[in-house]
Amino acid sequence: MDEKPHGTRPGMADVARLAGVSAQTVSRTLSGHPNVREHTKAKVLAAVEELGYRKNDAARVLSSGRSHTLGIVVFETMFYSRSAATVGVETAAHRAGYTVSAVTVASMDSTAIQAAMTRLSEHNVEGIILALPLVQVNKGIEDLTRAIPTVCTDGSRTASTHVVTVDQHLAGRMATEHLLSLGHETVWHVSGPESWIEAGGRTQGWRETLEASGRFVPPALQGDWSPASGYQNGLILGRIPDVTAVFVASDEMAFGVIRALHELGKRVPEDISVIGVDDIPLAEYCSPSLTTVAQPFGFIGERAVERLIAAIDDPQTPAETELIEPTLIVRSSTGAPAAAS
Amino acid sequence: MDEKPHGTRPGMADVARLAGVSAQTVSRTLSGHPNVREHTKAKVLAAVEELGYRKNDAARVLSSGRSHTLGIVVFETMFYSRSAATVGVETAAHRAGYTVSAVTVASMDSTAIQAAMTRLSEHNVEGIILALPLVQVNKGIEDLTRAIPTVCTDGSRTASTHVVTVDQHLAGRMATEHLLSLGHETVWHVSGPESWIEAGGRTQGWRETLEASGRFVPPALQGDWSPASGYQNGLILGRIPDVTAVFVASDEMAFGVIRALHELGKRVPEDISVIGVDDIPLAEYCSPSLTTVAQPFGFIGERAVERLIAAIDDPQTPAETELIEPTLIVRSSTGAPAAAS
DNA sequence: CCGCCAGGGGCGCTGAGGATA
DNA sequence: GTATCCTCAGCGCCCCTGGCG
Repeated sequence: MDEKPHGTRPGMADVARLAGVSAQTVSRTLSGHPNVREHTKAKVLAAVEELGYRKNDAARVLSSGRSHTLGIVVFETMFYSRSAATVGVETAAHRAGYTVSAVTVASMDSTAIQAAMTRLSEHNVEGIILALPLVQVNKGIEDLTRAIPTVCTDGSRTASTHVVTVDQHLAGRMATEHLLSLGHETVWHVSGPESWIEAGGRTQGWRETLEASGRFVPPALQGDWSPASGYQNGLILGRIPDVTAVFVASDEMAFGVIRALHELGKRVPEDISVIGVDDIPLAEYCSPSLTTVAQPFGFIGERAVERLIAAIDDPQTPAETELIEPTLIVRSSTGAPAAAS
Repeated sequence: MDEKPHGTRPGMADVARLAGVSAQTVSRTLSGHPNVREHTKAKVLAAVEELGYRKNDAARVLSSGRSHTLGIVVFETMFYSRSAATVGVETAAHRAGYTVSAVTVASMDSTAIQAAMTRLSEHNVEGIILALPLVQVNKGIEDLTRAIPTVCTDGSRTASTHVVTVDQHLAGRMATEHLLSLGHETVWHVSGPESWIEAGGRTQGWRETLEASGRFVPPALQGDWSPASGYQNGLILGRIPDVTAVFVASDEMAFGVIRALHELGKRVPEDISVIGVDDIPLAEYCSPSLTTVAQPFGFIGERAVERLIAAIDDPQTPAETELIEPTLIVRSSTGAPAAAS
């Protein structure tokens, strides 16, 4: 009469009963503890198999106090960098025995970010990766970063967040120097949204490089990372006679720019050179193939996870900023300017 | 002396004590239950605020038996369709009050998929979305799909999985008919990996359309979704004099094909027309802009989640297959063939 | 009698100590 | 003493019952 109702998921007690051991022993064999005889282990495993037992994470987390889960907050966008970052984090975390739980945020104001972090903390994550810029930090976020180890993969930070990020300033410099070294008088720029610290870094690197070599610094145009916004800005740039080189803050916008230039009858790179940032998979295969500053997304994810786990293991770990160097990849969208008329 | 150790997260009991009510009352106000006086509610909320209390999901799940979490299994790839599908599911789930937990799988054999589903079930997900083809189904997967409502967004299925998928057969037909209607004698094809049911459907739609109108059916070339594989196949196609139209199973491969054709001195669409599938963000902005068969990823995610939740609410819901129609988007990579020599 | 709240029991698992060889 | 196993007491929360106005 004390039949389990149909469809109920078997628990550890059921396994224990079938194997003729205590629940504790089942727990130990399942978590690879020592001090369990081979024979016993076999019996337990057989019972698990027969019952189709699957462990209950909620119970495990509640009881042990550890979730072995990392949280990641990403900005809702379909663009390459988003998924690249997530994938990098996921594989690194998985390798370290952690699961990652992602929450997407639709806007970047502090309330939304705080809500996302709270959700993650309710899920008992042991650490959080912020894959977006922390534009404004409110008290709630401040508290959360104090309570839970946090690493940011954008330049921004609070007092207690660790940072692992690409040196965007350097990226801007590399792109600009590449163009200058090709013989261009100056370099124009299409930036990302100003709320992104990443975008700001690139713009700054570009401007300072230009200033350092005494060139004219053109006004920066601004896009929103989308190909469409690149296209719009390309329509403007293509109408300015002086323009011979453009540094675009992302590959996707760069293709938009190129497209607009084509429509205006400008050739790339013969008339105008264009360089992007990211090195998306298509960068090599669109026409012309795109010269770009590659960001090592996988490596960033890896380092971010490593740092986060270190901070989890020892909360005293001091919060530092780690800068990763990007790589220039020269393809065929950049070249020397046409001989002056 | 019975001080809480520093750094310990406050529990509901702490809140209750501070507010001078029982833990039960805290629970009720927090889950929006009726039968709590305004005044009491306010006291509780104040205490929550002061303590920085965040609810503990593990405990809630364990105790209530409900996790309000959906699981999704995706194939590890950086390509567009992957993230598009995930985003669609995430937003739809979120709107319905569910969280989604994703697990990435590196290979598509049944063992890997079973492992992924098991992990999800250990996380107590209430339903699972399989965003990959179920090539081979073993007993473990069979059991899991029986125990947990499952919907597949690829054509494949077990006896108890629901299916929401794009009509790939139709996609293949639409692409082929478009090319034929432009006046091409026949259409060549670069397919996806044969293990993907999606790829198979497109290929089949292409072949049958050709057969139906009595055209020559060229041998299908095969890629692996990557731009590089498209490029390789393009290098082959561009050397075959007869080729005037190519149906490529994904946009990313299509750009690879176009690139190769350019290198071989062929113009697109003047010499050869190329059509892709997916409608990635860049399709409109690369040169030439790509004619393609768009897949409504967002809508798929939405429908998949709806169906899944219906199945969770009523496990008796019969498993059906829902086919979603793709859309032809004509841009500038396809055109009429050059007048016969 | 109904609206509001407190208390006990238990979800499935693990950590600590004791018992048995 | 050492290897193996078991009993016991919670983890933080929600459901149920019942008492108080």
